[in-house]
Amino acid sequence: MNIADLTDRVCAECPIRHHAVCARCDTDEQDVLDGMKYYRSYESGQTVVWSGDRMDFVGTVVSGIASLTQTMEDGRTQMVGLLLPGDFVGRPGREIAPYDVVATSDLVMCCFRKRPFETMMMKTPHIAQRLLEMTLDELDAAREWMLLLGRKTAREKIASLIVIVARRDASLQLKAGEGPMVFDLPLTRVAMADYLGLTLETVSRQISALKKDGVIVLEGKRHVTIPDFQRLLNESGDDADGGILN
Amino acid sequence: MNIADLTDRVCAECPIRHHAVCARCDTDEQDVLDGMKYYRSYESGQTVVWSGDRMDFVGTVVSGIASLTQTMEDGRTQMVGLLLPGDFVGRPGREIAPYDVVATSDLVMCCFRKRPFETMMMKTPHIAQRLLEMTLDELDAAREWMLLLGRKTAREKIASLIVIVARRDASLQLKAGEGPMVFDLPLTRVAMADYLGLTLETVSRQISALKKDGVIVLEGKRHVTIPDFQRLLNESGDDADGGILN
DNA sequence: TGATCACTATGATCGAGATCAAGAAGAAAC
DNA sequence: GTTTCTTCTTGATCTCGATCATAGTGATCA
Repeated sequence: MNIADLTDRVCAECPIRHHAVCARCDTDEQDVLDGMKYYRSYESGQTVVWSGDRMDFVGTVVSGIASLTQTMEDGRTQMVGLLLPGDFVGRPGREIAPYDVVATSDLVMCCFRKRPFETMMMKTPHIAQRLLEMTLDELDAAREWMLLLGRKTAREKIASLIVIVARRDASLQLKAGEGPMVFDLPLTRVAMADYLGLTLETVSRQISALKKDGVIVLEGKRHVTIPDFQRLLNESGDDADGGILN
Repeated sequence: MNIADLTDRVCAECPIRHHAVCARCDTDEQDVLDGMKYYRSYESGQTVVWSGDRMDFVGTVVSGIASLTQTMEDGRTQMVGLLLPGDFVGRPGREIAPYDVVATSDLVMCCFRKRPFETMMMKTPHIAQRLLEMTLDELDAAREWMLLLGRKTAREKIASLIVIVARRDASLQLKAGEGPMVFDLPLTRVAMADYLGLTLETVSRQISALKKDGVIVLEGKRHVTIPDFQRLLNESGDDADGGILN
């Protein structure tokens, strides 16, 4: 799927239609949004928004991956969010962006100018409701990440990240069948380090260790096979039975 | 102010009326909530909600402090949220509590049964709007905490925590006047350690170090004086000019 | 066909914070 | 006043992950 395919699309054909902030909208509401939206594309590595800058639009990731990053004056950086297709960027009511938003892969976003979107949101409870739901989910994810950052070992951190990527990939693939899980890591070692609160050397070493111990199988630098998902889960330090909350 | 003072109160006299989830409600809406609400009191140390249990109510902290805590099987624990007066507990639409909620001091909460509150929320955009706003603020706080947990040194972590407590205390006191800031730490050393992703020994050592260096003045174990707030801010690793986002 | 560059792996060493171990300081109990 | 908790402090030592250093890999480009 290339960008041209995405950027002339109507909402009805949008791949993330049912996961995004517009998921609850009825057809009338959808039509209004359809007329307001516009697409923006970014290349891998490009900065979408700079921390501290005015942000005059909000938007949804349509394809690709973006990351939210905080940086200290001396250069220490911490990724504080990973934005996948369907995720929302921007905060209604806020003028200034609090984090850098960076395209971690080639990225397409469906955008709205901020003011019109805010007005629309006031008149459309479906949007506000869905945004609340999504924000609560993000808050849960952030809190799970706090446990990881505060208390997990380097090995557990890596295992946890691989679990998350594997789960996400499995949820996109229709075949929920058995057999080993196979996917690509969407992040460089540096990005993983920034996400996990580690250095890239430690990330590299722990990935090598998990590989040596047979927890994961690596082809090249990115392509991963999980022969035994339960084994990986145990390494992640999370509850063995990944109890689903709801 | 004792509990009896609080638990027979009408909303109009509520101390957190303008900061809580009901802040945007007009008088009619407020009257409905007034009829639905009931108070619960907890002693310091009591668990309000156990992770994994059903949660059949939602509520707002009226007075005291509560904490959200995650625990791993082997006992490692990480605090993932600090709930101050005005903060909301519980997630509309969710049955099972994802974290332990523990009263860190004596605590009074203003509660609603979950179902009626959810129904009310659907009919009252003011509540949903305010809840969205509060959730977005919490998400920002969580992300700032991720930077702390992932990248800050022990000394910076302690300084950051003291900054937060000092700011909160200053915002409650009317006198915005100059002079040294004086307040009590609302957390034990263990609770600080759980919040900061440290051990209690490291917390104790770093507090002693900040004291020795004159960054803080300690009377007893809890009572703190900040002779030079800017100095403390520098120690926290945050931007020297605490630029306000909005 | 190298040359260059971005990314990754791995070895050697260091150091911040964890862990283990006493003991001190209050506060409550008797 | 002594005992008994709980909470906190401080010292000694150890360890995991950071830091410093070097080299390998593979893609792109001239």
